Amino acid sequence: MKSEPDVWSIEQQKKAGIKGAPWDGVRNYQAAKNLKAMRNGDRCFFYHSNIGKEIVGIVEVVKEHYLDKTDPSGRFVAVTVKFLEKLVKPITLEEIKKNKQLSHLSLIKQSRLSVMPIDSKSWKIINNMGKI
DNA sequence: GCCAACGTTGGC
DNA sequence: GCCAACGTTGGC
Repeated sequence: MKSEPDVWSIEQQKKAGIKGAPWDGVRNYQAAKNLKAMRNGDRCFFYHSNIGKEIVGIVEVVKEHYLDKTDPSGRFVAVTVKFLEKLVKPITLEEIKKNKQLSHLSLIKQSRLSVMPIDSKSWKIINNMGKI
């Protein structure tokens, strides 16, 4: 899940605590489809776009998709996620690009997509990178 | 600040 | 239903 940190950052997510906060404002059908596929307990990487351009932490879905209250059209959905942890070492887009095992990720192929799936193998690779 | 990629809108 | 024009995102 991608967010511009001057709009919504991992620090703000952390402050939102265990109740979490809505991930709203998504106005793209592909991203909305990905939101709808999320289930309670699913974990997501939190990526800072534009500023930092790095994965900074992990959040967990605590409420599955519902109508996005910030969307007047009623077409788009939000989910609620709670802060789980910050990566010891943020993983930059540059590092992800360098790793050939991660070259299939939407993060690289579809830079404009704000919510995207990740396979478990890639998840493990990045998770391990973030612990060093 | 620029621009590529891509999504949306609206005229036809 | 097509496509040109336009708007937005996000990396560089």
